[in-house]
Amino acid sequence: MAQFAKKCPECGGGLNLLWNRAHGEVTCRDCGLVIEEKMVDFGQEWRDFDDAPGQRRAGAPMTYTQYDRGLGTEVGTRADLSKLAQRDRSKFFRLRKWQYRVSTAIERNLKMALAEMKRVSSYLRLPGSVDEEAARIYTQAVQRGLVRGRSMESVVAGVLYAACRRNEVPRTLDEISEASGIDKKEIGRTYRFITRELGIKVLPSNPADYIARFASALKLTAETQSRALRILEQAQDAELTSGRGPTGIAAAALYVAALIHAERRTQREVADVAGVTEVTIRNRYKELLDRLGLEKEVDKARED
DNA sequence: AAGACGAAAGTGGTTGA
DNA sequence: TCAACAACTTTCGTCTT
Repeated sequence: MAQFAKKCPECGGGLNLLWNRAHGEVTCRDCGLVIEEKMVDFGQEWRDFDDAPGQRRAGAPMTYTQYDRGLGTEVGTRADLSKLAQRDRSKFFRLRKWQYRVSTAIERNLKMALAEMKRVSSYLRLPGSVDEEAARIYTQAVQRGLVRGRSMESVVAGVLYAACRRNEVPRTLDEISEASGIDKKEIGRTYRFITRELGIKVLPSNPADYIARFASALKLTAETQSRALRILEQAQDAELTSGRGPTGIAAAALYVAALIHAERRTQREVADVAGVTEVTIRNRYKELLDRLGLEKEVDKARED
């Protein structure tokens, strides 16, 4: 387990830090503040190659975040042309020229796109695993010609959105939109298009994945945060979550938990952080109270 | 005066004929 | 391809703290 020499800047709590590797977050156990969202990955250095679990890759680490993956191909230039028939020769030249055009176009695009991706991803402080995955998906998209007719930036944004969700570090469309400057709807459209065309499966995101970040933004204590998580579990069991927007549910759970723990936040505050409206919070909130029998606790907490 | 509540109408996406 | 549909938003008037 990693040790942190830091103290929590918010509550001054000692080394009581919770390291959530999967989410790339370091959270203070005392106050729930997210200290560091982008972490060095101390885990296994050699990741499984693509979708072949168990098979470790060998040789130099190949990374998709460099535009040519550190490899690069070209049609040979040193073949002994004198031995080729004229026909084969011209074929050779045509191939080389064609390959050159295509690969330089793709590589130029990739180079730009990966730079943009880096910019957005560091703005959002995304963990490196997301960068990798996003770069991989983008590479596939360019090779399949899916970027044509769409702005490079919107595809980058859509791909990042997908990569975040696949790594269980979901960001809202609003957040990606703010970081990339691309319209929310546009991101959603390209996101759906790309995942459909590439056959990438993205599971519906789990409301719990949002709790740490929202709670931190609202400066809620760790107790409230874990209470929200418990409420969330109950909600799942009561089938209150399917078909609903995960951010709305997470927001409502936090809102209730905050009420119970006398850390009241207004619906507007929570709504802004979660990127939903007050109305949605109210609806989810009402369902939670009705179906989970939380009224007593909330009423009790009100008497202060 | 601010926050919470709920009704009503509008939006964009999904689904199923 | 179109219409029905569910979730969510916007807007607004009314109650509560």
